[in-house]
Amino acid sequence: MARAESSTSARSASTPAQILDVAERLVQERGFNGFSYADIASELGVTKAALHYHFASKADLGDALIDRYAERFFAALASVDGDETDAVVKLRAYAKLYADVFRNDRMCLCGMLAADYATLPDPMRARVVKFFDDNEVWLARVLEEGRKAGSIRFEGSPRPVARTLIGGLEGAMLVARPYHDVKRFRDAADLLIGGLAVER
Amino acid sequence: MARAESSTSARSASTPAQILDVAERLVQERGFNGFSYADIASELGVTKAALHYHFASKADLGDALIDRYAERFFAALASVDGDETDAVVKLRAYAKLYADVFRNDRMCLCGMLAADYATLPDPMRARVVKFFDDNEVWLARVLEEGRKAGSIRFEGSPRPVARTLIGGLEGAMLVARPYHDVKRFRDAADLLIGGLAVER
DNA sequence: GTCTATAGGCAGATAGAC
DNA sequence: GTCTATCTGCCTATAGAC
Repeated sequence: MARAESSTSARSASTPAQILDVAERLVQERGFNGFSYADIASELGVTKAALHYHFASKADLGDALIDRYAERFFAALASVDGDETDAVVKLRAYAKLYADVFRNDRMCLCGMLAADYATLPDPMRARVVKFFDDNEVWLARVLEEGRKAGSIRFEGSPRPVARTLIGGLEGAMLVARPYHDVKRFRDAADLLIGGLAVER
Repeated sequence: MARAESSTSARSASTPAQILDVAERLVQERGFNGFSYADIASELGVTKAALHYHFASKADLGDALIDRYAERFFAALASVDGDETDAVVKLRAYAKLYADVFRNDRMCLCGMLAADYATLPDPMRARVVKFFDDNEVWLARVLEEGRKAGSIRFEGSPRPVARTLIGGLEGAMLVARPYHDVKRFRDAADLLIGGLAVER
């Protein structure tokens, strides 16, 4: 499938995409209040005014960041659903998505924005909440599938379990990041998921 | 024990303490990059210059914030050690410390600063890491006590379990805060600790 | 689409009077 | 200890040329 967004061939990514790439990394590393348009501009070798042409306000940029991040994240979850059948394997694949983010000293974008939540404009807040809600729905379904198949064991509704998993993984990233140690994250993920898997 | 820090009796808290109170709340709600000296000054009805007299730089203020928070936190843990003997009860008391923070829509101070970690001056970074290290030591000891007493069950070293608990509780606060729902936090805490308690 | 130039405001911080 | 006044620098954002 050929995409023709520019006249030049074999070119680099479009400017908006480049801006989003840099901004995404800055938010994940430093938080929404820890970077500026000047940071993005200097890194890309353009001026701040150029950024404002593509994203009029920082709030608009924030909206676009979450939208793209969520799109990619749930596309990855759809892939997991297509590739795997066992619920425990799906959960481990879910945790690996987080681990891949952590590997470059980044927080989950929405985990970071959850910390900044009190300072965010309303449209960004709504998107952050939706991200967690959608994660909860996906996890709750997988948990229920696993329970029916006999590979996962838990009591009551899958919802609180799903929420505990999300919080547990987000928190594992949060606390492990100062140590620059992937093993810290992976150990926590293994214990969280291992506690649900039926012993075989 | 009479404390005479001022000549007036029945007075309100000292200015430094008031500053720390307001700053602590602002950091826990908004993050270290989400508030300014002007915010504290207007809330206390003083000028920014007055704040700089007590805490020359924002970095100094940050150091003092963590020191006081850690002091109080580990004093509370010492109380738990004095009041309780059962390890599971101690763990639930530990989680309650977090729940009490969450009840006012606040993050744990050091959990919030872990999100801001990449932007913090070195002295603050060292203090944040020490806070988590000390938490891990306390939890690992309680976990080991519980295992010996037969009230707690887990495999291998208590260290990864302690880390998973810290991350799980910090993350539960992080993700539950946008929902303003203490039950979300408590459910997660119960599942995390309940997974370790030996069924009776 | 990207630039120069600039506006208008707020940040952290200091000097010196009281 | 707290104030007024001020500095310097950075922030988000806009106008208008190219």
